[in-house]
Amino acid sequence: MARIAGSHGPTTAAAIRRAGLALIHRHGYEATSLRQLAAAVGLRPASLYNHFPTKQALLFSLIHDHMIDLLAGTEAALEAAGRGPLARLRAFLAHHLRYHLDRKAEVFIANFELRALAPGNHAAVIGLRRRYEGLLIGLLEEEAAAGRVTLPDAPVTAYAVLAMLTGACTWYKPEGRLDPEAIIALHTDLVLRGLAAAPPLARAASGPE
Amino acid sequence: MARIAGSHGPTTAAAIRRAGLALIHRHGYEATSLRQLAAAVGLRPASLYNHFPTKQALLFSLIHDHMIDLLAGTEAALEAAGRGPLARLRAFLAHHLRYHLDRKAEVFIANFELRALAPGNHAAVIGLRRRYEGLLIGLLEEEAAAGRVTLPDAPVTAYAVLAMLTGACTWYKPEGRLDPEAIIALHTDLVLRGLAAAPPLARAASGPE
DNA sequence: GAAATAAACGAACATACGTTCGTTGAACAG
DNA sequence: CTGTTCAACGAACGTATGTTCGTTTATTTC
Repeated sequence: MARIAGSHGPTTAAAIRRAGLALIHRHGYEATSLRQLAAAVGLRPASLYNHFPTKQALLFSLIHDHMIDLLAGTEAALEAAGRGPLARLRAFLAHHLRYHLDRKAEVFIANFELRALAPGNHAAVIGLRRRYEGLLIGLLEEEAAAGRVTLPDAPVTAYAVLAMLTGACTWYKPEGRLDPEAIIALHTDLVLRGLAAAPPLARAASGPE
Repeated sequence: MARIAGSHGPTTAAAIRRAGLALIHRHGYEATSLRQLAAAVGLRPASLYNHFPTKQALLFSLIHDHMIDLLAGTEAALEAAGRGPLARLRAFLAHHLRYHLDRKAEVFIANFELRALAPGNHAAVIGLRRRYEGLLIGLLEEEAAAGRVTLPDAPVTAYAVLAMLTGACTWYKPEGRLDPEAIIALHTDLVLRGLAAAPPLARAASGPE
């Protein structure tokens, strides 16, 4: 009925984050109760408050940390990429997919639970997300300026590409048929071919659409 | 304090559906209370039960009807399409986007609130969704068999394409810069070029990824 | 016009929620 | 060894939730 032998703050906090991630991923933020969360960590509900001030703060922390990691990882990947044509764009796509397959739960929450964020937290995350989208938009514009890519509209194209890549975290299962590298290759080809500065497609002349 | 003059069952039921759609779209299913919903329609909470047996049944009805409409609309669009190369695939893509831009709320809910469905309802919707994905997978395989498309993996390619197209309903705003037809054209080009049976891309030799 | 049905209501139910509080005993700093 | 901090606890608070019930009056049916 008091402090448990061997209990250690940071360890417990990490366990709460881990369990929170899994529960919110599975059931959603609103549908996840602190009693469930506490039970998953082997605590009483009140004890959670030794580690997080509110449920909302936990959600924000999970999403915010993920965005920071994603941005830092991407910037490092771009840094490490060569200067060749499309090299940085390729690096962006590969990093995005690798990260999204590797950290499905974070990504899923960051995309599906944005609405559950309080206004200030929401704005902060949107800002980070804008910065991330900006990286891709910039890469697309660079390649377009060099004539290596056709780009009717940089932002919308970026949204389309991101939606496609991010979608992978919805259906991907580690035990599935394709391994991550195959999935990365498939998506990269699809995107780069789709963007390629190529003779415009013959428009359909047969159907009504 | 009793039946209101001019009240009409089907009209009220439709109003509940409309308001429920908007509220769930904005706040999510779990975060939408029946008191909010009733207030939006100008009713008391108890009166909702004259029109829907449970909150869950309302959600299921919204999602289920949407899936039925989507399937029926798609089948009609394919029927109406010509037999030319890529004609049916084009028709699928155009219909999917038009529907998704037009009925953002339904689509958003059907994709984001699946977890909130009770197991039986969930299975029913997943079944319909499988059928829908199957249509695209079939089209892709037809085109691949005719040598008009490169297809490393039909299901994963279909998921990628659907994720990209469906993503549009996340960011699309009717008052935005691009009108629906421009968005449809952009996506169609991106997808068809991406799939095109073309000389494989030179793999990057410059970057580490 | 009477009987049956439809569609609203107010009041209340049990339950669950996020959170606060004071307390207790382990871990750690001097 | 002592005093402080840390990390757990049980109990409770106020509020909100989905839903049920019996009642009341408009509308429809015969």
